[in-house]
Amino acid sequence: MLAKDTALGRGLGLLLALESEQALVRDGLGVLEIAAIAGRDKGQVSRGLKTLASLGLVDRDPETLDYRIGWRVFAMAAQAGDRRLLTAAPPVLRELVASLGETAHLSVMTAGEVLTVLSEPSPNAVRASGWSGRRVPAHCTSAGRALLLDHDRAALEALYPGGALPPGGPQAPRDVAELARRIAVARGEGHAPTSEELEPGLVAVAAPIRDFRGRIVAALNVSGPKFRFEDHLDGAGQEIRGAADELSRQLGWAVHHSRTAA
Amino acid sequence: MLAKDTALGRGLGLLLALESEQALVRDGLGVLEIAAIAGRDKGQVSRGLKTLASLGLVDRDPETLDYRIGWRVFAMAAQAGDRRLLTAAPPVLRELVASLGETAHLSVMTAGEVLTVLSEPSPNAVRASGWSGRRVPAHCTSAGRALLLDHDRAALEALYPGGALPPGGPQAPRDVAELARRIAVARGEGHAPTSEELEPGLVAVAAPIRDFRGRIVAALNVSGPKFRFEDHLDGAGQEIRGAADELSRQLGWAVHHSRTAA
DNA sequence: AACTGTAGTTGTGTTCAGCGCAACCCGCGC
DNA sequence: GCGCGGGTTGCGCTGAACACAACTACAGTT
Repeated sequence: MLAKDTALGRGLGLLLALESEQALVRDGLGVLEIAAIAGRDKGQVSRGLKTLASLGLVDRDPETLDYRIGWRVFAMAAQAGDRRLLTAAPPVLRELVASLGETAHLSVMTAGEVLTVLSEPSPNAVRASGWSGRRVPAHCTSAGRALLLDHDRAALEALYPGGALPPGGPQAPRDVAELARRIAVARGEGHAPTSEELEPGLVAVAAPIRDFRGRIVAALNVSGPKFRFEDHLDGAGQEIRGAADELSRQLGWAVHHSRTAA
Repeated sequence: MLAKDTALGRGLGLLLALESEQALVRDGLGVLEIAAIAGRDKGQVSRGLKTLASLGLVDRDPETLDYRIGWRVFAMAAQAGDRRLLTAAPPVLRELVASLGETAHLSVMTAGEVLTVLSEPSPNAVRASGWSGRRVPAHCTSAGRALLLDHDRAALEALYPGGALPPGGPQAPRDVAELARRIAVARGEGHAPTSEELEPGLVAVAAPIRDFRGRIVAALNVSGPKFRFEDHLDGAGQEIRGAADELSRQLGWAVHHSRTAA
């Protein structure tokens, strides 16, 4: 059971040593320190780290000879994360649909627009799907609001030069200032509701999904007709946020200080 | 040099197998598949994966018995690489994309290969993303050229023993001498353009990023289709170089005597 | 310059764990 | 039932990981 008594396990101990607190405070560890943490002979540690380095799992500062976790690990997580999200999301979407009775989507941000990548239609959907692959503007949709949750006023200005927003639905924000205000509210709540901002009669609520670095990589959102869904928007928001947090966890994001913005 | 003939290296091969294309398309691999990719006996693979799993480096789907990248990798990834660079780079990338209209990347050198760490897709990209986490050879890419900018002839010889280079695109350099010559030209210019060295129809240009010691730690590069981007390569090079210098400054490097090599 | 200490690499004989192979287990479908 | 693909376990044999020590490199100190 214990991984200690296999050469692989011992070798990986070196890698895990680089995850320790000491490695964090000075951004790298020397061979002797790693040997001490892993409880192994320095000679073997030197050899083992050479192997890890040759695979890119650790990087070495040629100046100080310190080792730290390599870029390759970062890349692995980044690549695996995308795929992981796509496989982990469908059951979550189904669960939301089952619980809320409205259509649920997974969206990402591409080129300033919100792209819906997955959608799970509700049983009582008026119109049958057609959402997947669709692009909608970010400023007047709940998913867009969630995806922009970490953008401050300056970042929004950069996104919409001149402060003017493209046209949207009846209740869409008219300028960047208004958009920033609504985003701030959503940030406080942890979820982003919209009502008739894209189309008349359409309401929705969304929550952001973060990757291992805390960056917002996608959003979960549920939309429905105003007459049926409006009254449950807030409760739905809580639930969607929980679901989004669960997906974030699966991507390696520790959802502890949920209220704190980046 | 080669990591293959150590137990640790072989065991890690299992982990890296989960990074292969096959693993990414369906987010998980069975024992036999991993064994095939790593070229090892399935029995040993079964045992090896068990220890990797006990350390959290791989996760197992109890249903399908498939292995996937584990939670621990995501946790480690959060502290991998240079965090200052990772936070400073995205806005710069976005700026480049906005100005040049082509896809921009941040790359580093790992284990002799160029690893794309971040990429910001252009609005008119044919295919969205997919680049992040990809590894390409150093000798026939603009990013590789930039990352090798400080390598003199001797250092290159050491990197490619025998003077032979791995195969590349149509215009790739054929031997170390040719590579050294192109690097020398790039050093003079301050940026490294390549045309159809990796793939036909693909052109790119890159510039190096230095840390506070002046060591090249990363490269900024922009790539696009030949028909659209070729004519602007030189102007783009100037701009990319400026952006890279700005990042270098943020890392503490005083960019005054630009022509001087380390 | 010699002395001392610290960090890291490399050499070596011994032993133990990883190796390939094969047998075995389990669920599935013809 | 039988065969089959996927996974685990048992077992002799051999080679690589082990501890220890010798060695290099470099930075202060007197």
